[in-house]
Amino acid sequence: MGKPTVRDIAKTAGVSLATVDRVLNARPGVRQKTIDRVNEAIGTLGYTRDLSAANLARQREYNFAFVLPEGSGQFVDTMVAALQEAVSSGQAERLKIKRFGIPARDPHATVKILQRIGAQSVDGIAIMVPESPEVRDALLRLKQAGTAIVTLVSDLPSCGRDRFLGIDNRAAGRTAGFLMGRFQNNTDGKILVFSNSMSARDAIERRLGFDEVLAEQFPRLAVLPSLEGHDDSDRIKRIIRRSFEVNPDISGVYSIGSGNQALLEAVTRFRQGGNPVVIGHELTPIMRRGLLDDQIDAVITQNVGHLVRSAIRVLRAKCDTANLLESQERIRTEIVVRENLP
Amino acid sequence: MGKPTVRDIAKTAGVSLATVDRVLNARPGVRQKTIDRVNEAIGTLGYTRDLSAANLARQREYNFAFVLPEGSGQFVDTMVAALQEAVSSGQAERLKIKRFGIPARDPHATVKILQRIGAQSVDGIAIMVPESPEVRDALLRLKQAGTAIVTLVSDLPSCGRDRFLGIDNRAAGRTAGFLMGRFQNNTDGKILVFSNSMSARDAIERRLGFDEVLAEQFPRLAVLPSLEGHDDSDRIKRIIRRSFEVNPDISGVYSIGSGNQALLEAVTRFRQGGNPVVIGHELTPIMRRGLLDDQIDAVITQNVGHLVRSAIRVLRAKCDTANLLESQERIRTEIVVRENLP
DNA sequence: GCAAAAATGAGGTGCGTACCTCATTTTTTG
DNA sequence: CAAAAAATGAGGTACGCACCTCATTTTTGC
Repeated sequence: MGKPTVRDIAKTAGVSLATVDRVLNARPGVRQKTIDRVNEAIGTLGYTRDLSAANLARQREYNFAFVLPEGSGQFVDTMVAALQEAVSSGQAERLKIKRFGIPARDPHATVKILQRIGAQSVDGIAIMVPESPEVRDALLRLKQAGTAIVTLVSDLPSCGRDRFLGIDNRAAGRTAGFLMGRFQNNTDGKILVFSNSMSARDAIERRLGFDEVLAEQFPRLAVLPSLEGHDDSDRIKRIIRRSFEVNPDISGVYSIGSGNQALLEAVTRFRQGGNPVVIGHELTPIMRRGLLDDQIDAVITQNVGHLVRSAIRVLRAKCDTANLLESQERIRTEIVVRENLP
Repeated sequence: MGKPTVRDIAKTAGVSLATVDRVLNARPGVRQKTIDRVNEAIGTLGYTRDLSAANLARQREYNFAFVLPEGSGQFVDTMVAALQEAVSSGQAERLKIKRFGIPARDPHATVKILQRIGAQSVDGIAIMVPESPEVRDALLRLKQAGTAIVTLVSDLPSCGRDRFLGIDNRAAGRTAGFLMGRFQNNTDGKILVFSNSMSARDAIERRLGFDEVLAEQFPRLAVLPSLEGHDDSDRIKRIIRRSFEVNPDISGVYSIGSGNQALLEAVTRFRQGGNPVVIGHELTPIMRRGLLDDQIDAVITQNVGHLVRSAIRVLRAKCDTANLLESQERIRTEIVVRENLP
């Protein structure tokens, strides 16, 4: 005998198909006693709804929205590419995904877009956005209306999201710190920290982890105060140059945000024979080039393809109230060096 | 209008449903001219078969066999665990997976099991096995009979497999070598290489990559000839001890095969303050402990959960002659240190 | 105990596809 | 050109489930 079907449940529970259907789909008009009887039958038979048959019958369409910052560098671009790949490859059965770009650092515009999304019948939202109270409230409202929500890359606390998908940024910072220490054995030196992060939260957590590890395990390395780039190439080059002039004993550079061309160029000018050690985040094309050209020593990253697919799986599971394979949805903190470049 | 269905094809091609069906399922009795017409309609409409409806109608059951070595250490155990997790989590719709254990280093027994598998109606095989001509031939026969085949972890050349799933072992060796070099800056030293690998091919490729990188980038490190463990704890401890006595300037230990308790214990005895640097492969429980307890510095590994799920996806796609998302099936060479332990 | 209300049963339809049969049309062949 | 062979059409059933209607039974409240 194959998998039990609704018919088997009906027989075992001694009720009709209609009643089984009422129980399964939480329709009204069934006595508690009967509900229990049906559920018992489900339990003993080990029935599981055939999801593909159910979706077929239901003409199910999942409407998901991906809300991502706009024009904020290569990292988001790679996410968009991964999203398109996932959609176009036909992996996405019965799936309609719309992408919404939000201007960086504009909570108000974000809220507007979320309201527009709420007006349409969207089943799930994957969102990557800096935290702000307005956005949090807008998401809470959407959640209340029954929309599934996952936050990407950078978490939004207490917005009611079903799940956060991304790496543990403190662990990522610790990993960066660990490599920074190990790549320069037992030497004294100063570490230049450069931050150009979209979201304050990420940067803070990474910095925290980085400092922790250096303090614990590599006390001979001193971490300088963060330099802020503010997306201004000239400014970046200038402040990096000044920092190297003031601190000739810089032995490491840590880029907290995602890859940045100007930073890389500026630092490369001062780098000789692998010194200072350069470590950054997110394997964007720039960073990839940097690894290949020996301008960077290591990149701490997350697999954006995995991230996007995971978001889709999680949202879908939430809509179906199905359960998912937890271990598949954990986003790993990956270390990429020249030799294991994917 | 939603996705086009067979009905739409019939209408546009000006044929009946039956003919569309004949073309779609490659049944005989259709003129080439008609076939072309139908295919053209499929092309212009952008029709794609609804896989879940098709599987429902067909009462499709995928019968897959996983052939894994038996009693050969924790690495295989973690694979088995991942397999069970994937199966039991219900991810595996319409999927029947049988696991076959093969005695290590016994091609004859392996062939017998493959023949047994061939006798049953198995749609796909995922196999992890050392290479040997007998096994290769047995697989070729199965392939000829229409079975989908993927090789896991260690590839089997020219056995007709549809795909190899696992890391590039040369790249893995290079990565190990790179870290070995970077973790001991500019010091002279000897590297002890320990091999306990199930499959000769893996070990050779890793060793090759390891040596390459050390020769290219870290000429001050000298690599000693491989020591062979042969799964004998006492022997392992003895030869490790002797090696350290003969070479007091060992500054690194590279374990080519998957984790090994005896090796770790033997080496730990000679390790002080992170010296010698210890690097190994495969994140088994032993290696995890080793990282946490500061007995190991880095582990080069592959995600076995991903490996198993990927194998299932690939086999399924082959059976359906569906296409899959290539980037999802690439197994990455991961670096795990204490701080990014998953 | 009787009417109203609630619960349940019986049965149908459709989702998109696979697979089957049998009648009818078209093409091929001697 | 007729007979045989090949191609095509028409139509049905099934898969497992969702969703619907309407009749029938059971329970509840007074």
